[in-house]
Amino acid sequence: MDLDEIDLQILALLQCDASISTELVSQHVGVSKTPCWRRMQRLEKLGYVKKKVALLDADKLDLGVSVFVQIKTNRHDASWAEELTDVINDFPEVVEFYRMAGEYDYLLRVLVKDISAYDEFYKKLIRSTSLTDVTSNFAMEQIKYTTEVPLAAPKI
Amino acid sequence: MDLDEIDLQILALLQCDASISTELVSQHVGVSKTPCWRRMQRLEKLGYVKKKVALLDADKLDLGVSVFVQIKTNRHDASWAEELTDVINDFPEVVEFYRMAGEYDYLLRVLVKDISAYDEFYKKLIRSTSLTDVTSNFAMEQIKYTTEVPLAAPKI
DNA sequence: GATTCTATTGAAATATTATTCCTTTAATTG
DNA sequence: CAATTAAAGGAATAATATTTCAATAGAATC
Repeated sequence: MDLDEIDLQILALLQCDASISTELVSQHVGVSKTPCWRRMQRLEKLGYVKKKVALLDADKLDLGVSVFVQIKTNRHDASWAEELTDVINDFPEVVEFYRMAGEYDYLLRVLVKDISAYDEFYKKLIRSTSLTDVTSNFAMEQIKYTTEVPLAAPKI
Repeated sequence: MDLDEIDLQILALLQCDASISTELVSQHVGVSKTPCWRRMQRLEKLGYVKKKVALLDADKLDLGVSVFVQIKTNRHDASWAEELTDVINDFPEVVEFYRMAGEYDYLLRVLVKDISAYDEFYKKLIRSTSLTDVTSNFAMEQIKYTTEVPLAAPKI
């Protein structure tokens, strides 16, 4: 990891607010504009910053329901896994997708308007591929959601 | 929802790439710079755009392991819920936190370096508050992760 | 149906911020 | 200690965001 303390500080600032100006970043981290800007460029180039995005208010856009879907399968070959990945990537409702250790094989987070929209999704999903066991868990409330990764922050 | 088609297009662009210039956005959606800029301002002001952030590469930063933690409790009063929220909000490792319907009461996604880092977190957590039942599910691989909400996209 | 009023648009002007260029400083090695 | 290299900072330039204002379109009233 070829990052020094200043780089980490820059990353911490940017993952909190990507619209901050180079000048302000430079003041926070204690180097002048040009070297600060070069560091920011480098962090993007090396892929530490993957992208800059706007986070939308899902509730306001009537997408208030997260459903966690646990999936079991009896197909454990690579080609099936690839097929499933392709299927899932075609669903914009699926915002997270993990291969799990333990009890079940995959976990999805599906973001929908309401229960009936989830049912629509569910029917599309089981039509798209063959799954052994699908369990749906509904979230009533999103209490915390952050895209900030926990950088080893020496909070004094 | 006081948004027209153009607003939705703007939101779709920004949640994909927040560093796009106003000029490019205006060309995509077919209005000129100034009204496009005013729409963007309005979307922030009304809270449709909550914030703009940089998404970091968690793997490169050695934070490759997501753990989903299911929590059950026998305390179902409001004050305990509030206490739990406060406790959780103090853990930067917890990147998502939901109150669930059904089997278990809460679900966390915890982002850590490795299993031993998770164990550290786990010990801190159970020391911080009293929980009836805690089940940890490890993700082996993050196959999909997006912050983009599924805007009713008529993908033709 | 003409006319006024209002709200929205877009082109141009201005201000801010990003980016480049070049000199200076600091650090490292022979 | 001089020579070389790498990184830093200041000043100039380019790009972009923001404001201003004149022009247009739409709605409402007479």
